[in-house]
Amino acid sequence: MNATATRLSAEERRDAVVVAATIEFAQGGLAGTSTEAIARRAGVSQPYLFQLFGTKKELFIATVRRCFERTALQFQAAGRATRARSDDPRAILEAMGAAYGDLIADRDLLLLQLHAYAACADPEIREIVRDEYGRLYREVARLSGADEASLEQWFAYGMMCNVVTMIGGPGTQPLSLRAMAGGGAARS
Amino acid sequence: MNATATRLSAEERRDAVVVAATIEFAQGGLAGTSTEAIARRAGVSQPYLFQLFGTKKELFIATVRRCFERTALQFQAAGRATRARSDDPRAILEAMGAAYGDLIADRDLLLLQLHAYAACADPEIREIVRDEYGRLYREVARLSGADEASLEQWFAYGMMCNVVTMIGGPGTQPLSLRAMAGGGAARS
DNA sequence: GGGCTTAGTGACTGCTCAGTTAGTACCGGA
DNA sequence: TCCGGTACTAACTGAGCAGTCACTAAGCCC
Repeated sequence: MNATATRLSAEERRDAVVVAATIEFAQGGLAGTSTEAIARRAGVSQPYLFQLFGTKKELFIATVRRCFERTALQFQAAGRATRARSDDPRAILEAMGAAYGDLIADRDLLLLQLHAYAACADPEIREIVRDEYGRLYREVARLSGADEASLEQWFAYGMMCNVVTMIGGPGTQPLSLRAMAGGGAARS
Repeated sequence: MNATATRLSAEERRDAVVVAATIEFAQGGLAGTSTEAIARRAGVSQPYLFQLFGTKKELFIATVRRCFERTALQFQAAGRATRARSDDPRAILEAMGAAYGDLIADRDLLLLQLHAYAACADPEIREIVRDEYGRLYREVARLSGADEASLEQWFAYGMMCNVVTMIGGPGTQPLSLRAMAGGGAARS
């Protein structure tokens, strides 16, 4: 809020803005969030936001990208840690499932992801999301060494966890996230 | 467009507006859609929309409800048709999975669903969505007679189909929706 | 310390949009 | 045929918001 409390490099400032944008976009999505709210939270002026990102949509895209990136990093950490002990794809997937559970305990990250999917009516955003999702899929495949059927099931559970965690509460059974990869990789 | 081409009962008009709203909300979600666009598509004046629904959010909720209702009807039809031939939960889930594939070929329905989940940052909407989702779950359980593990897996695949169908295209493997219930109900 | 670069802002513009007001057209019944 | 209610609209308001412009100020190198 206070003017020029600290003077950062443009890159650092961009990061700070994206962090703020994650919180704000999580609430309202692309259309439902004002750049002013993001700027206020980031502690910069609203015009400067446009200097840093050009358009609101570009900022949204940068924010979504960071969301996927954080997820990939979390998976890498969990994957590598488990791999040191075991090469069993099941064990690795299970560990990454647990890591994902921790990740989406952060409601903002979860909501932003849901907003990203919903925003896929826009072709430009769809392309980004497809891209990032594909990259994440390949990363999980590489880290775990699991076969395609297992991966598919694992991602499917992840998607359900997203929704159930979000709508959550009583009425929907509390679905253990830890069981994500536990539910059998084999088909029948 | 033409004024008062046909004079409908308020109930009929509400239905017509919800149909139009499905298309418009699918594109932009709650915040990203103007009531004017919906009114124009429905062929009524924008103020009349407010007389019929009170607020934009109420209209959104009505639209989401109809989306879930359509899904339930589709499931009922598929479930009953299969049940006439077989009581095997697997066969019934498979038939309903195919029916769901047909349903989300309608991009608007799919997008609206995604927007509904994303809009769950709003407690009022979250409650509606949780409610409708729970009702759908119980309906599928009742119709199929499947055990909880199978149902969970079936819904998980459905959620993944939502996302993959939406972001679709090259890069993500084209995932057969027909296989939704085919992927084994048993754990391991 | 002078001149160039880069971070950052205040004030504004033009537009969009949710919601309101005050009414008009139409219909079914007595 | 007048009447009361219901469907429906034109015109408007007030607020919010994306994006712009003209500007200030803080390093940085010579």
